Amino acid sequence: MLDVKGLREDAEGIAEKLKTRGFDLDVASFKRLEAERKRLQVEAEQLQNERNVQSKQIGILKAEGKDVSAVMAKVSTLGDTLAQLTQNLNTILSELNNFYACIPNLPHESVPIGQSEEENVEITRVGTPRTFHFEVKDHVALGEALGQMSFEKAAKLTGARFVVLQGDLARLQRALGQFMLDIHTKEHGYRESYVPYLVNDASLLGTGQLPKFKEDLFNTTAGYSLIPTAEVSLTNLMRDDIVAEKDLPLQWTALTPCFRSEAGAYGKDTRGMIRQHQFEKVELVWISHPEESYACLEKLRSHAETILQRLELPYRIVSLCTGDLGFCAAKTYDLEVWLPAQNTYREISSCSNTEAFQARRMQARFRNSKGKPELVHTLNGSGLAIGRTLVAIMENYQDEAGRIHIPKALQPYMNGLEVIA
RNA sequence: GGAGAGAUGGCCGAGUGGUCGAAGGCGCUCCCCUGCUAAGGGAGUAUGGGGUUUGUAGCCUCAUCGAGGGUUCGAAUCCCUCUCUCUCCA
Repeated sequence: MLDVKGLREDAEGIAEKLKTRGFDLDVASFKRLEAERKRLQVEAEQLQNERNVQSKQIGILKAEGKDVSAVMAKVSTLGDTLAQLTQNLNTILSELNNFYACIPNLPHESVPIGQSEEENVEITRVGTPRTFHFEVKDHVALGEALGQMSFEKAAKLTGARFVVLQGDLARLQRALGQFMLDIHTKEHGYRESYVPYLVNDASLLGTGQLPKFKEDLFNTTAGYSLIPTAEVSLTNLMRDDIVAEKDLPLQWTALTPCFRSEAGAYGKDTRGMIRQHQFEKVELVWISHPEESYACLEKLRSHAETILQRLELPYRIVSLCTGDLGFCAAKTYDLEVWLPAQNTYREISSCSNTEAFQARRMQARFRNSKGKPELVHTLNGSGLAIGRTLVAIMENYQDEAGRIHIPKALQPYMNGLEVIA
């Protein structure tokens, strides 16, 4: 959520900035709602004040044993007017709240202006894609030939966009999770966390999945939703909390499955493990001091990069342009790994600073040097998406015989195994 | 699944219809005294919103005692629903 006061002061200016990310702020209806809100709220509060004062008076008179019928008669008429007013006010307030909840974050000034993915800016490339002297196979062909990956079996169990891994590939997926968690907890200072995979609506509202992106979630009959990312569980740990300034920044990581309905992705990446309804991910979350958050974003990004470097996977870093930013993000770096079979770089991590956008929704704060609560900044990034890392390893480390060589750094996690065959 | 108890400010804990946003204690901050790894005295110490304002200052004001409804001139206190915690039974 944006700062409401800022919006009231300069709706036009904010609308202009939002336009760069393709969002049309309805300034006219906002101003209309806001004027109405102000009128009703002032009036309602005046009446409440009147009622409070008179009621207190009744208490005092009664204590003195005096007659109160005159005052009571006077106050009792207030009730109806007040009820009508507050009802109108509540209608306006919930309209306004919904309005606020649907406005995306403002892009940071360093974010390149652009309309779509096409205009994202490549920052750097790391590593050189290997040249193959044979025709490369994609991970589906490789995995099925090994008899360790089956989309057919998964379709039987559930449906499309699921996978079954068995044998060494299943182990590889598990190894990747351990490998990533070990690096982040031992070398990067993250606190390992185990969190619920089902969350309530308040949490989803906090991190911005609701109210706008309900259709991307899997809901349950219990009223909870499956997390689309551990960002939801981890970041909401801070909801309605106030921490000491000296405790910032907080760094949390968790390995969880993620569940996404991929509602808007019909026909996209239908083959293979790139876009699944269920996948594993190691998530990295920072709770930072507002003044530090952009420095933290650089660290967060470098932590995700470390994984790719240790696995010796070629990748590039992209700064998302305004038009491609996620709803909550003020700035986002995507890490894209090289996939030889697709002959392109594909997203494997997305690192974002949401500034105070989520914190404001969640009332996540720290006590500043003046002793006043102040909103923290929240950041999140994948470190990394495990399914896609598995794909990247399979495709980049394949040999002519269709075997998968295990990256050096990962071999200890595979019980010394060097090749999957 | 059944029966019961509970949810109050950073923490503990009073408060069962009226000047209660809430006693007291602990903790914390500041000041005084003391001059020494201690003690004593005093003051302060919730959060969110709105109005006013050049102002994140001040002033005025509304809301909040698990959440949401209700009764009442007036609710932490009474009623209903829900959530969570604990105890006992199965």
